[in-house]
Amino acid sequence: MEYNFREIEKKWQQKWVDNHTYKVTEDETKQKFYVLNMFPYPSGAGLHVGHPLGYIASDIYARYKRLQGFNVLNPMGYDAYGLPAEQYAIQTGQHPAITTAANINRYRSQLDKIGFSFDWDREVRTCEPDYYHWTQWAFQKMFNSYYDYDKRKACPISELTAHFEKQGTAGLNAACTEELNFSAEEWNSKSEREQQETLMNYRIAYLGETMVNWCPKLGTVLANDEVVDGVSVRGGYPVVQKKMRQWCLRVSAYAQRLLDGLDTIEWTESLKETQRNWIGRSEGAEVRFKVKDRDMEFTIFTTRADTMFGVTFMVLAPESELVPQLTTADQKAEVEAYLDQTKKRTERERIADRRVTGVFSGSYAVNPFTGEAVPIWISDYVLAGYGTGAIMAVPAHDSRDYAFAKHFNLPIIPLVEGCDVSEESFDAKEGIVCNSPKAGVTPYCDLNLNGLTIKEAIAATKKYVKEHQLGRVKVNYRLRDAIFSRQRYWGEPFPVYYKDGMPYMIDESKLPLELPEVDKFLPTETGEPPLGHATKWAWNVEKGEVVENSQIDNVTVFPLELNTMPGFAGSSAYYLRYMDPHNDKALVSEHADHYWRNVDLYVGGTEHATGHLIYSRFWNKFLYDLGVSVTEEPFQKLVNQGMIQGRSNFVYRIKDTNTFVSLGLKGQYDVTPIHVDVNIVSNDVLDIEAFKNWRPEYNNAEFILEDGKYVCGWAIEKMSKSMFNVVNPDMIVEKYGADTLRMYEMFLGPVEQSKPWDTNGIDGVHRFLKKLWNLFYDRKDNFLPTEGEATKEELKAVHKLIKKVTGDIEAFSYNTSVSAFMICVNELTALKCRNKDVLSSLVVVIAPFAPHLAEELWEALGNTTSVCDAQWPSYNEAYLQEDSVKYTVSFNGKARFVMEFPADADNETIQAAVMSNEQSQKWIEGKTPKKVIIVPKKIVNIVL
RNA sequence: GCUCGAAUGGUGGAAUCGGUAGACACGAGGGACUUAAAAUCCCUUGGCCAGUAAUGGCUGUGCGGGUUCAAGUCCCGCUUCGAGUACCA
Repeated sequence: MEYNFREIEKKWQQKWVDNHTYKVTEDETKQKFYVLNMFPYPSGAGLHVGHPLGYIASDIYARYKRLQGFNVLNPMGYDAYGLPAEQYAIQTGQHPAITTAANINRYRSQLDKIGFSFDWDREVRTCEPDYYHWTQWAFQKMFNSYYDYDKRKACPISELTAHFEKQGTAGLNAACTEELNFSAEEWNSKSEREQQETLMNYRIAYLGETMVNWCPKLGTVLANDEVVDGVSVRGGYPVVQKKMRQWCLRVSAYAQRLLDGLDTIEWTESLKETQRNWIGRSEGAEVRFKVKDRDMEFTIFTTRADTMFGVTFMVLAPESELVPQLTTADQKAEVEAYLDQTKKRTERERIADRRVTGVFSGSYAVNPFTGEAVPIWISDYVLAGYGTGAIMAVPAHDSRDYAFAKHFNLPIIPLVEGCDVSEESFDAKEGIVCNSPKAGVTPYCDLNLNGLTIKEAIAATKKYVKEHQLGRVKVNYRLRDAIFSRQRYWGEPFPVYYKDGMPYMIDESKLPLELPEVDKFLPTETGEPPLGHATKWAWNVEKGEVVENSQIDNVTVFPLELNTMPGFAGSSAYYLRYMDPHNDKALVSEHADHYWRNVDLYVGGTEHATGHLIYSRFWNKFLYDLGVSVTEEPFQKLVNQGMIQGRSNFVYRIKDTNTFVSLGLKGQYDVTPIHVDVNIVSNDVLDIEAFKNWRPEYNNAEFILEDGKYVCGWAIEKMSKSMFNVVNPDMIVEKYGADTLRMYEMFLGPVEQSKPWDTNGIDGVHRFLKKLWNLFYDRKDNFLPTEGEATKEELKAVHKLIKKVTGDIEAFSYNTSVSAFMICVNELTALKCRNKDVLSSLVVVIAPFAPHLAEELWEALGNTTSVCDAQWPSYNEAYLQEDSVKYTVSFNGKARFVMEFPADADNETIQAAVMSNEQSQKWIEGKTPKKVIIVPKKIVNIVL
C-alpha cells in the first residue's frame, strides 16, 4: 500500500475535531506550559507559505511538551481590527465586519489543513464586543490610575486626589506631563473642571495636547512605530507633525521597568538591544542658564556635563515655548519667518535634506560656569519633544553643534588635550580634559576639570551642579507616551463621553460600548472621525445606554468619543484572554490566571520589536500593578521566526519575438527577463505546456532549450502577487500533504533565519515519509511490525534519535531533527527492523512533526488512544555505547590516519599502540615526541 | 553615522565545550530493474595532483594577522551583505 497522505490527513483532522483532542482545561494535576503565536491579522490575500513557519515550529514545541506530560495551552485567534479592512470598506462600501469574517474563515480553513494542535474553543477576535469589553475596561483602569515613582507602580487616582487635598503636590513623585506645584488650599479651591484638567496631567490614560504624526491621506494620527522615514508604514503616505488633542498612554512612566525587565527574560540579545535603544535611557544633568539682563532662566539637558566650559551658544527647538519669550524685538521678523519655514517642512523633507538652518533669537544666556554670555539660537536640529527642548551647544565635541557653528561662524573651543577640531568635532568620550577653565583666565567658579579624564570630569561636574543647585542629575528616556486615538472607524470605541468638554468614563458595568453602525467609513465633511457619521452615538447617563444623537442635552445625554483605539490596543493583553476567553465577569478569572500565569514560549516576527512587544509589556506591567496579571513580564521566552521570502523565476524572451531562450543560452541573444509563475516551474525547469496555457499570448511561444529542458533564472524577492512568486500552503498540502509541508518548512533551515521559499528539496522530505511508511507496510499491504526483542543495532538507532531530537526541540533546532529522522529511518530500513517497541518510540518522536502520519501508524500499532497522549520516550545511554572508538591520530596538529580501540582502552594503552604503529613511524621519522595529547574518544595528537 | 547579526561545496544547510570540515537533503553524473517511462534501489560527487586500481598527497569555512599541540569556532584589524535606529544633545 502506498502512503496515502490525503486520506490519512483527512481522517485524523476529523477525528481530532470529533474527539476534542486539543481541548485543554486548567488541570491542577499537571504542570502548565503556555505556547503562543503572535496572532495574525486576517488579510484578504490569505495565508502564504511563510505564515505557518512560526506556527509549525511552536506547534511542534507544544506537541512535544504535551508528550512530556505538560498541560499545554496553545491557542489561536485573530487581530481583527485594522486598516486594510477599513480601506477596503471605503472603496467598496462593504462593511469591514463582513470582509473580516470572510478573511477569518479563509484563514481558518487554510490553518485547519496543516494539522495544528490549537484549542479552537479558546479562539479570540479583537473586534468582538466580548473581547474588546476588556480592552475598554483596561483603558478605564488606566484613566483612573496614576504612576507613583516612589512606589514604582500604578496607583488609583483617588489616592492622588487624597494627596492633593492634604498636601498639594508636596512630597509627590508621580509621572506627569508637566511638573506642577500647588498647595492643598490651591487644589481645594479649584473648580471641578480645573481639578479634572489637573488630573489629566497625571492619569496613565490621558487626553493630551501633543505633537502627533498626522497622516492626511489616511486621515488619522499614527504612533511612532507606524511611521518610518516620514511616511506611514501602511500605504507609504506622507506624515506631518501636527498639534492635536489626543488620548495618550503614559508608557514613559514605565520606561525604567521596561528596561529592567529585559534582564529577566529569555529573548534574543538583538531584540533586547532594539528595545533598549527604543527606550533610550541616557544619564545626564539638567542645568539652568540665566538669560542675560533679564530676570529669567531656562533649563537644558546634557549628557556631557564635562563640556560646560566649551559652550559657545545655545539652541532652542522652533516649537519650544521659550522662543516667543526669548525673541527680541529686532529679531522678531526674522524668527517668525524661520518658524514659518520650518513648519512647512514635513518630517520627510527634514530628513531628506539636512541643511543647517537656524536664526538668532536676539537674547543671550549666561554660562553658570564661566559667567560668559553666549547667543541663543533657534534651529530645527533641536527636538522639542526630547529633554527640555533646549540645548547648550559645544561645537568642539558634538558634530551637529559643529556643523551649526561652522555654518554661522560661531566660536569653537576644544576641551580635550591634543584633539584636532579644525575639520570635524571630536565626539569620542575619551581623553584628558583641558581649557576647563582656560589658562590665564580668572576662574568664575571653583570647579577645575583640567587633567581629569572625561568620565571623571562628567562625574565631578554633576556633583558640582548638585551641590551648588545649578540644576540636577537627570535620567532621560527617548521612549514617548503612546498616542492612543485614531480617527478611524474599524477599531475599539472609547468608553468615554464628554461633559463640559471634559471626558468621563461610562460606567464599568455598562461595558462593552459597542461600535455603532455608520453609513460611510470616511471622515465627515467637517473633518470629524468616521464615528461622526453615527446617528445613535450619545450616552444617556441615567439609563446607562447609547441613545440617538438628537437627544443630546448635556444634562443627562452627552456626546460620545468619536475616535477609536489603535491596532495595538486589542493585541496588548490577548494572551491573558486566551486563559479564560468566555468569561463575562472579568478579563480572566483568578483561577485561570494563577494557573497559566504567563506565556512560556512566544513565537513571532521581529517586526513587532518596538510596537506590540513594547506596548504589550507596558500593558501587562500595568495590569500587574493592578494585581490582575500574575507576572511582571508577559512573555518569558521569545523566538523570532525569520521571514520567508519569495523565490521568483524568470523566462527570457528574445526581444521583439515570441521565442524564449533557456537560462544557459541567454547570453547569445538580446533578451528581456519576464517573471513567470513559480507554480509552473519545478526545480527551475519550466513546464512548457503549462506556460503556453498560462497566458494567451504565450500559446504559440517557441523555446530554445538546453539538454531538452527550459531552465529558468531566479531571484530572491519579497513574496508578492506581482512577482508571481506567491506559494500558498494549500497547494503544497494538496500535492504532498500537510506532514510533508510541516517537515519541509522545518527542514529548510533554522526557524530564526530568513530564507527564500524554494521547493527544490521538498521531494526529499516527502520521500522520507514514504520510507517511514514502508517500515510499517510492504507493497502487498502487509503490516510488518511484530512483537519480540529488539536488536542492539535497532535500539541504538532509535535511542540515538530520541537523544538528538529531545535536545534539538529544546534548542529550537528543528532542521537537524528532520535530518536525524532521515538517518534513523534509513538505518532501521537497512536493519529490516520489525520490532514494535522500537517503531513505537519512533512514531512518538516523530509525532510533533508529522502528527497525521504518526496517528495513523500509532493506531496501526494497536493503540486505542491518540498519539498526542503517548509518553515522550526517554533514551538510555547504555544503548548508545560503542564497542570500539575511533581515534584520529595527528602529528603536530595534522590529522593523518584513524585507529580503532576498544571503548574502555586507557590512555597508556592507546599511546603505546599509536607510537608503535607502523604508519606512525613514518610520521615520527625517529624524532622523540615532545608531548602526546589524548582527547577521549576523539584525538591522539603527537607533538614532535 | 551608531547598534546588532551574518559570510562554509553547484544549492539549502550540518559541525552542542576549540578536537582535526561539508552531516542530512537537493541538484548533477553513472548503474540496476523495466519493451519504455514513472516510481524505487545502489554507487560517485569541495578543489587540485599522482596512480590501472585499492589508495596516497596537497589545499580548503569572506580577507589579513595572532593565540593554541589543535581554530569554521577564540582575539585584533578589514571587506561585503542583512536587520534595527537615526538630528535623542
